[in-house]
Amino acid sequence: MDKTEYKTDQRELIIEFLKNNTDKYLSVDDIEKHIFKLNKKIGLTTIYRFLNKLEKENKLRIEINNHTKYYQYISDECRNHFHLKCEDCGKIIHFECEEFIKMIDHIETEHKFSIDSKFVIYGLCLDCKNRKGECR
Amino acid sequence: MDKTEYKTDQRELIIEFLKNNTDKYLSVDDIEKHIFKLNKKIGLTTIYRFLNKLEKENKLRIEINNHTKYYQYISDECRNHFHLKCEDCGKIIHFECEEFIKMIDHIETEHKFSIDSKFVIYGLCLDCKNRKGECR
DNA sequence: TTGCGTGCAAAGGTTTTGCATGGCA
DNA sequence: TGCCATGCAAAACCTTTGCACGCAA
Repeated sequence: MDKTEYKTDQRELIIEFLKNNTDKYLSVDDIEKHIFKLNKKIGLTTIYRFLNKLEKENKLRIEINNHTKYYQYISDECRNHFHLKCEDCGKIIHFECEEFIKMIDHIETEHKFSIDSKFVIYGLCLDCKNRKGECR
Repeated sequence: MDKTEYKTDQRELIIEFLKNNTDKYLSVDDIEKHIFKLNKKIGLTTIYRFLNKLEKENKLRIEINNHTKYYQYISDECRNHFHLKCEDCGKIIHFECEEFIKMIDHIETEHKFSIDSKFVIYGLCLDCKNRKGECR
């Protein structure tokens, strides 16, 4: 049986900020600073603990850069499509695609592996690919 | 113009260990301990610096867990096929697949995005999926 | 001889833990 | 009232940096 959960101002502030930024990856620092701008203050510990809780509940995508973790809330709509992320500019492309679903099914039936569509796929967007091409 | 590179015992030891374990993710600690078992010793700094160098050269896959980085050498053969990793047991499945290549081409031409096939795709292998199913 | 590589010690920065207090239900 | 949540300070942790020395070419 799950523990009962309390609704607190701190958690509401954090969740609201996360939900308004489902296209970005946010650090704990970003969250703290944003809340500070609202003339409020939340202890870092609280932010860390709440994010860890959301992570366990599978509600966050996480990326790590230079030892710092960045969090992205997985919105409900995003559970029904896929995501590409440009390694260069960081842009995230949301897309629906029959081919992709077919491929996932194929891998499931033929290769006996269930792809977790929560995960982002990395590569280069057109702009960045062109830009990189020029430098060579 | 690239810097000239020196060949040193330390680097040879590290590279050898990495190349013998292209199916695992190794931490700096793993590397240090392994070398210690060979009755040799390499400073942690050296290991970190060399791994960072390899990372910049795009020769490693990296994963982070509980604040520690895990490294996997990308062997030459692995550049020609794809990788699935089970989120649960950690097993890596190497596979070649026409469907997958078709999908990559489709995403490149239709969605204007070049997937970086270096990246591993996450999900659940058959065993772990079955095991999880039982628990529900 | 040149300048890249190594390794120690110290610093750096993020995340976690302990513990007392606060506050939701 | 019971128990989850908060927040401060301190600890823990891995990784990086500074600097002098070692060593490959």
